[in-house]
Amino acid sequence: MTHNRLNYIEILHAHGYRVTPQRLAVLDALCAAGGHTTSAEVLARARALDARIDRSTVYRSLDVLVKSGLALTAPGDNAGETRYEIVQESPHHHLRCSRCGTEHELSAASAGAFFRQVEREYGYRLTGDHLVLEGVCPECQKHTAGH
Amino acid sequence: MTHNRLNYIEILHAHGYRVTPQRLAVLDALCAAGGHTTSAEVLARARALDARIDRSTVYRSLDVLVKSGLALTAPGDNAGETRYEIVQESPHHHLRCSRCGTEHELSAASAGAFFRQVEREYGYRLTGDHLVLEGVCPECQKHTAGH
DNA sequence: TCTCTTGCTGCAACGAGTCGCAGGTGGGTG
DNA sequence: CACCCACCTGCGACTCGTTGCAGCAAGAGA
Repeated sequence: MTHNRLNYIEILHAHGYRVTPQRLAVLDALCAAGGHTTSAEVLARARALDARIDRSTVYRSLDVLVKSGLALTAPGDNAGETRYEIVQESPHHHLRCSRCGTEHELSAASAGAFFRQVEREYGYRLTGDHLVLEGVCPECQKHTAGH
Repeated sequence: MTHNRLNYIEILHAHGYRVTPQRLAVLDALCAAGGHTTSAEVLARARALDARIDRSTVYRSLDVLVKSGLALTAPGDNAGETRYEIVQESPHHHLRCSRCGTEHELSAASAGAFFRQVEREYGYRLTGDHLVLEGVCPECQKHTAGH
């Protein structure tokens, strides 16, 4: 387990949320998974920790974690699927390979210049701080060089 | 109606798809909506044109249009919702305001430099050609300047 | 125009995610 | 430590999107 539970408890309290065994189970499940995880996997892991936990509770808990800033959401492979990720120290985005499914981190610095330019040009203040770019990774490009 | 139906029919044939009343209804629904539309709205508009059309047929038709290159998909507001858009002449991305829901087009040129930099830096070949950035539009920033 | 084949449609059933409700529980107060 | 209330949980029902299947129709060929 890489997270400091006390810290999370304080954060939940600070946002006016109660700390319940179910929420801790979801939190542990999310941490244990590491990186991007589907809600289905979170559900399975949470059930392993507490067999009686309900689907709807897991979804609501994930929502609470996101609202508290403890977790991030990102669109999944099959449009219509949400993935979750425990927050980390350094903000970052993701590159996902559409062939092999591998994910690579993309430093926020790389996107920063682009974001600032868009904000300047269009007057928007960008809040979507978790971008997922789709593409083909270097490895897969090698394997299908013929195409 | 802004689309040239004959053109669409040829494109569907060229991709080996049949042209059916249901598919034309979905196509008309998508064109009538203009811009990004939720699948729920496409379904409603298609039903207005053909009351007997089935949900599954609408989803399958949208899939056919996307595979034919006649429509584009983009992630929706609530992660886990797909939005559809009829293709246009000039490729572009979108800025969406998380407060009022308004959408603005973002020229592909703006993102081009960022995409090329990421490709150079990480070796990826980016294929996700339809980006949606979340933020707060200038209007909404004015109205909530106090916050 | 008629026939025939293949792909399309509507239906029904299913899984994922959401919501309203009644009862349970966290945690603040005395 | 006990009480109490607001929030949370589990349950059940619902919606949205997907899939398998049997029958139908687009459109190619004669």
